[in-house]
Amino acid sequence: MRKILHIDMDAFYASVEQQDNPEFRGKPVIVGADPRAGAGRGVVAACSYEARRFGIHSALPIGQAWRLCPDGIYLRPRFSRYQEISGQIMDVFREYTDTVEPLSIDEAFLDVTGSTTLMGPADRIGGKIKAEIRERTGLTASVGVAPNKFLAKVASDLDKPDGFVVVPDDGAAAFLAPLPISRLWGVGPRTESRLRALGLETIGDLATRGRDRLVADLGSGGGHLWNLAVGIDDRPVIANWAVKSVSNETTFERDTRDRDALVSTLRRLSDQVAARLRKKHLRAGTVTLKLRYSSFTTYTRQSGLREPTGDGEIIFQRVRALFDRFELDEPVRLIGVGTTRLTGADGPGTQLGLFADSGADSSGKLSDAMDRIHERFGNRALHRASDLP
DNA sequence: TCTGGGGTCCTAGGACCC
DNA sequence: TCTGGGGTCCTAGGACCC
Repeated sequence: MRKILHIDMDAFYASVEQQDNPEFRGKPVIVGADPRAGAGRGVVAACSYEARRFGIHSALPIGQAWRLCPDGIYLRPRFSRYQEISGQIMDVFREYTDTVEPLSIDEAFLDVTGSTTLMGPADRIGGKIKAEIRERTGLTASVGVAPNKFLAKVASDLDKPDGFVVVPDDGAAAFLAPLPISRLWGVGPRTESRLRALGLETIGDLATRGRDRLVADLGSGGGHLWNLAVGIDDRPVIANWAVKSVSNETTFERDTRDRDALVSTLRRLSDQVAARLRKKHLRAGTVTLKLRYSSFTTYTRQSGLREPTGDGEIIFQRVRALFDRFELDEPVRLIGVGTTRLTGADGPGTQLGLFADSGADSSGKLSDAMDRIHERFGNRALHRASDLP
């Protein structure tokens, strides 16, 4: 039987802010978009448990949060600080096993099956990790210990904050049966209402319905869901996932049909994406434009490159050509630049300048220079002239 | 009171190849 | 004049997660 840990930081961004600013402790802290006295655009990224008592939760529109708690402490996220703390936490994990799979900035799966002979039982390892995180960062984490990933994830979530839940090797069915179907990984609002329409409310109901009927109800995904419902999950903990896409997008303060403004935003986003690709030593084979109108109707258009690139100018030219095909019969709310079909920068197809795409060579030097300047002086140090007001 | 930004995975139709 | 079957890749959209 495997021993899997899921470790999840409690109200991560808000807790970091309370740790760094003692005057915020014990108060409702809301990290996210600027509320602009209720007129702000955007959502809550994270909030303290004090804020949750007002009915605030992550993904809530920031204007609604403002109405629920106008006296709260509203903060813009400081991602680089959160990234720094995240690094400290991941370092703790790696002291107990090499098999660490980060799921996001503040949570990870650990396979400690091989660690137990040297370090003691899995639940004791979980306890030590919690204590170590608290000592190094002052923050609390919630831990789930179980024979597989799904059970460990559900367990860590059950007793938040500062939780610690162990699922015994033979206790999966009893543990899961009373929980609502929304706890199942992959069951969001859509699937939940489909399942409710079938009269299925708890994970136990799903297990009882049986695999075959669930596949008939939901298609092939139903088989996977039934497995989870009875506590079967063979997915391994994978330490080094390859990145599959890199993208940047932005929502405007006010919707706009100003093509020049949109194009210069596309240029900025293209440069951002390209810089991130280069930092990861990747090149992109496909470029995607994303466009969302005022009505929230969203379109994507993609275009394959003849040769993978990490050059902002090449990405921009492609994305601009895609953009030119849109009539803009509505104001635009959001615009984004994405890249996929990623390969290593030294991988096949990147070295030969045989095609027109590979104007990369000369502007590649410009990219390198920009990277070095951003590295030394920060991202605001250098802009393309076309981005200036 | 509208609904961020970063991702992953799945589906389905069409092109294209053998 | 009619028109297979399987595989793979590309594209667009959607569900879901943190």
